[in-house]
Amino acid sequence: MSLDGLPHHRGGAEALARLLARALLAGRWQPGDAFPRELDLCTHFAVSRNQVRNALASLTATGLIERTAGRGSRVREVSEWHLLDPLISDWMTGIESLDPKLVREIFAFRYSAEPVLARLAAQAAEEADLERLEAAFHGMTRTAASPEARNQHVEYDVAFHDAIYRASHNLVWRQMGHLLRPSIIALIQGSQAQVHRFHDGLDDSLTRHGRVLEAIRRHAPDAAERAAREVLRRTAIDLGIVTDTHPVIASATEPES
Amino acid sequence: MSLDGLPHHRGGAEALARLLARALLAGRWQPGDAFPRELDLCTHFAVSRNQVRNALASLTATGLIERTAGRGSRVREVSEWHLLDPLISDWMTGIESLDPKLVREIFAFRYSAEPVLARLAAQAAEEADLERLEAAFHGMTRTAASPEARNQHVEYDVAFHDAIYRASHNLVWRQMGHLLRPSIIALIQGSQAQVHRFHDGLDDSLTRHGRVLEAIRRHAPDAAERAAREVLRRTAIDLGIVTDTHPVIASATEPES
DNA sequence: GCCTATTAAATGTCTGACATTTTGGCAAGC
DNA sequence: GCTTGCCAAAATGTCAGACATTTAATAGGC
Repeated sequence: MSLDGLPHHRGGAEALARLLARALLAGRWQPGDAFPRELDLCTHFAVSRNQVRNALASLTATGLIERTAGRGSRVREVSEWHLLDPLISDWMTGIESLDPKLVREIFAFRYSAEPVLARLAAQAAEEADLERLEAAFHGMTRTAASPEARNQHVEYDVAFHDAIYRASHNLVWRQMGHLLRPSIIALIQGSQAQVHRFHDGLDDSLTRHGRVLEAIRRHAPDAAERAAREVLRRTAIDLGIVTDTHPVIASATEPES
Repeated sequence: MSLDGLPHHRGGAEALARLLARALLAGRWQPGDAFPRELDLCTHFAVSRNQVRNALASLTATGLIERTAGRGSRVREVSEWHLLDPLISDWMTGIESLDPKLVREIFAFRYSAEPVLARLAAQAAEEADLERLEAAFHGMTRTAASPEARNQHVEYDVAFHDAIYRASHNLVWRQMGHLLRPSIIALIQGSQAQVHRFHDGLDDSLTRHGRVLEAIRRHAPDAAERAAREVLRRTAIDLGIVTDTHPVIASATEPES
């Protein structure tokens, strides 16, 4: 596989790794293909072998490629990629068209996890957490009216969810929030792409977010859990995953013995 | 901070990284402390600067340390560690003295997440999942009697939890299960280190696991959620995080308005 | 035809020198 | 006395070249 078409780059090994990684994520090479040799990369990008080796080390660390002495470098199967690795999350930022199947998977995770997370936040939130939440919510209400401030609105929305992850005061949950951040951005952008949200849906979304904030401020775990589930239900509607009348996500009904 | 007490090592940069990482995870240095310089590491371990640099590159990639030209290397805050990185998961395997603070954090996550996970598993489990669960549970009961089969018992216990993660049939949860696997091993080993477990605690643990399996087989989400919480309560007791009479983990009681 | 020794190619490793960044000290000047 | 500027020391970052090791292919001998 040649290197034709790849742009030149500025900066050190990190920039080179990012460039190559995005080419891989975009499908420039297929799994199993041979990856260019070190020396070819050196000449093509006009960098030292050290830079190339550092960049390739990042690619192997994230499971994108596999290197063996004497044989060369090969692209690994997609299932082997460490999709939750912070490096990959970073490289993914700015990629718009996510796989719909992936969207459903990630949303299903959030739908099961974030209500519990909101419960934790209601139990553990401190003053600084409440301030972050309120700042984000205030920003959301401010930018809700004007459709031209859509990007800002998304940012505040993401900040709101991130603040909940942080308010849990648990290391692992915070990591999850960090790792899922790009996916959450994609989900929110996808949900806002629906036109009908800008007529009546946005107000509804705002009130549901507000109820979460209020429950966390009151330190009411049960209420926070319910409110968070309502927020995600709204998102599901906007994403087209469920309709108001026909929920696809399994409900709480249960066939006890 | 000196290097006294650290064992020598065999093998390449990976082994050195593992050694240093385990020392970090065990709390040998505090966040903010200065990490030994490259040349000191070279002389102490009698390896080339290349090996040291490769090892330190892994430590920075996982967020354990932070390096700046001219200033040296410093230990980062625990909240900055990429606890879900496969490398860290790998380094955690077989570690005996995990930082107690870290144990609490990971356990707190599992205590909040796995009940919901069990609920998902009860909804989505298929035949293959049930077979995995039953095989693991059967192995646990078989190896429970003889204390010399402790390692096998741990393996079956881990397999049981892993099977639950898989049964959720969600991509993100499965990745979580894979990443948390070493931590779960460490937690289980830690819980079994308590002597009293081998008198009456082990039977109790077995019955609680059995209730989870039964609920999942009946596709009863609520029961599965309750049963999973009971399993973790047992683990908490064995870990010494809570006592039977004085739970430290926040309960479900709630001061609604 | 099969096994083996050789060779070529690619990644891995070592070494020494040099570059860059940070920090602290020291001294001149206001 | 305080600031400013410069220089030197220390630590990490980078480079270039040679060499080692692994892998795969290939030619040769039986």
